[in-house]
Amino acid sequence: MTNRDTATLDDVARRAGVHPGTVSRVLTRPGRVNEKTAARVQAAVAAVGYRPNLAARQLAGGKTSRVAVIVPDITNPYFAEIVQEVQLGARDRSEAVLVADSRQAAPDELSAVESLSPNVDGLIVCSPVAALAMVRDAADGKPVVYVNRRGRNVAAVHVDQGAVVTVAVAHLRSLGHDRIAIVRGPSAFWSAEQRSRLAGKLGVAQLGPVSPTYEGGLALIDEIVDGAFTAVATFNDVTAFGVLGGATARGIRVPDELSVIGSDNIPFSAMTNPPLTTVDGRARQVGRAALDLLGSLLAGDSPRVVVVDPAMVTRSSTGVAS
Amino acid sequence: MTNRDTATLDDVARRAGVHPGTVSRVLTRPGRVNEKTAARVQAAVAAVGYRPNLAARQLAGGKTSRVAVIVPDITNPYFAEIVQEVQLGARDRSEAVLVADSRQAAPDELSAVESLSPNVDGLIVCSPVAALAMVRDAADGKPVVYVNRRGRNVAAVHVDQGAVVTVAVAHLRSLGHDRIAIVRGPSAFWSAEQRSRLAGKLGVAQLGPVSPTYEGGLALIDEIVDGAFTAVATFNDVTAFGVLGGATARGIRVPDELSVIGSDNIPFSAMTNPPLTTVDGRARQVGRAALDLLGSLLAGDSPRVVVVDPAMVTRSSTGVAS
DNA sequence: TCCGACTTGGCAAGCGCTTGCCATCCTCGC
DNA sequence: GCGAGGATGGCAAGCGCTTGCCAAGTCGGA
Repeated sequence: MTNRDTATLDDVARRAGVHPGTVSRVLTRPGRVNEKTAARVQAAVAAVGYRPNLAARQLAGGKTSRVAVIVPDITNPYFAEIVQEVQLGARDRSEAVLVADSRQAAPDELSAVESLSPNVDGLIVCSPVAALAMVRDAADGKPVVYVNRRGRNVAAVHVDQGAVVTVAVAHLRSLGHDRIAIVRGPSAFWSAEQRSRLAGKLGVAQLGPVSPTYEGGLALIDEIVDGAFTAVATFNDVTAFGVLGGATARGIRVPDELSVIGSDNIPFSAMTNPPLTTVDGRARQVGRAALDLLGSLLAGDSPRVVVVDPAMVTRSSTGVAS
Repeated sequence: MTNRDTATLDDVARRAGVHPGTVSRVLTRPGRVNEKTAARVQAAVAAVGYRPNLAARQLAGGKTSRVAVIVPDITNPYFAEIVQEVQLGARDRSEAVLVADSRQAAPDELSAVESLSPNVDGLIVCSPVAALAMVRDAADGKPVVYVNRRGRNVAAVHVDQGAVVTVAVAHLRSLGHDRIAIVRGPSAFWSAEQRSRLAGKLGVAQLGPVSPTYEGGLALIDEIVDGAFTAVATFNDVTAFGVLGGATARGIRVPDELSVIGSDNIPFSAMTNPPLTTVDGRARQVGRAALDLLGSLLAGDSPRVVVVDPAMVTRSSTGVAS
């Protein structure tokens, strides 16, 4: 019922006729050991089915072979896809991933970072709302990559938020709309602020801010009607679903009377009625990039920021202006 | 840039004027140490901000303070909610959660269990498709609780699959439907088999099996039309979305001409057009129960199975038979 | 042929914690 | 007042691995 006895370094060493230290080197220092010896060791490893004990490895060397991902809401498929992608990538480097859901609360975010950081090699924190300096402190020296948030001298990967707005507005204008509104997200979100700034520059009306939920979108319909907008771009897909719901409730036909664009392109956005036109937030690409970036940080590179381009996904919730 | 020096047991011991072993006992063996001494130690712990080193703890004692959750698809909100709930509960016991996405493939499932098990105290595996015996072997002695799957002499928590069918069919019949079909899920799923069995008993027609995806549902519409069914209960909500989409494409009005019931009650099911009537799969309750069950296993209890009751959620995709 | 420089692998000291084993000390019951 | 037995806390042996240090071996050039 207890653990089947696991082979240790010593077992391998004995079998290969070398010192345990040598086995360790073969496994963690490519090139440090003579090729023939290494081969013999590898054979022994395979023969006894050796699997390193991570706890011992961490204790002795500090490496954990684990990364943490902090998300504001794992229930949101956008973040779920990021996690999934990170997990896939981590598997390839035989690392495990710890996840924590901060429920969008700064304190939870910080406590998650703080409690996880000692037990991982690095962290990926998505859409943080806590001050970056606090997150850094909580990480206690462990490398952190931020997703969809940037700051001075930190590693980050984010979607080009300006482009999200640009692309959506361009799409709408090409359809002949000129009464366009964009919906602001919570001002605690970096992405929301970025978009808002660009919307200002573009001279587009702004609604909200509202919480980025179905209810948030639902509540928007009055503002939309009052403002006589013919097109609206929401903060994310779920909010767009709310707008769609509100429109249906009011008997407003989409896209005939109102065009709506979401953001993120979660899988469900293709399943609504009508299917949602949206701006793809490239969750998988973002997730992958974040893991890669973390890897480079771990390898000693200095913080970098990678920007990924969003993409229009035209479906049926937008149409020519009436 | 490296770790801020962390207080160790020895620091605490020195400060409290006791032996490190004593500190360890205070922290892990309630009652084993004299109350006054314990208080002094606790004070020292607080004073130096001691945080146990999990790696050392695991190495010496075997406890990891970590649990693993294996899901077939984290992108599916049903599983995301389970994970979220497990994570919340784990946080309260100051445990961390490792997640792996098996992409519904038995080999991935097994390799996830195998690679994670040495580094966790126990595992929760959701909707496993691999043989239970193989999972048990891969777990290498670590306790496992299965979600939505049961087997002989294993701990499990699952929704009463029979009730899912019963409840859906009853709802439909009460609406006057008698041309009812239920959609079979992949036969690798225990839940699918259970439902199918009950559908047989109830004398309800069965469609499929189809993959539990949007496309799967979409493809079903022909069968539905051909069979002249007036109501259909799908394997899960996403499949129902597909049916809804197919109906829309064919100009079939829901619920006027066709009633559809989903299963799971993922948040998005309330956001469709029309909002989906569905059978709530109690994701949060299941997640919580799974963690509790794992806890009791860890405490030495023997495997138990907890069954949770599904619940009808009536929205607008079902209506009286035409 | 000899020497210096580089390779290679052994050695052992820990990493921070848990726990079995003991030596004390205290508490009762008689 | 005394001995038994429980309560308490010290002690030290590891858990399995990494890594700095060093000795021995290897090789090529002068």
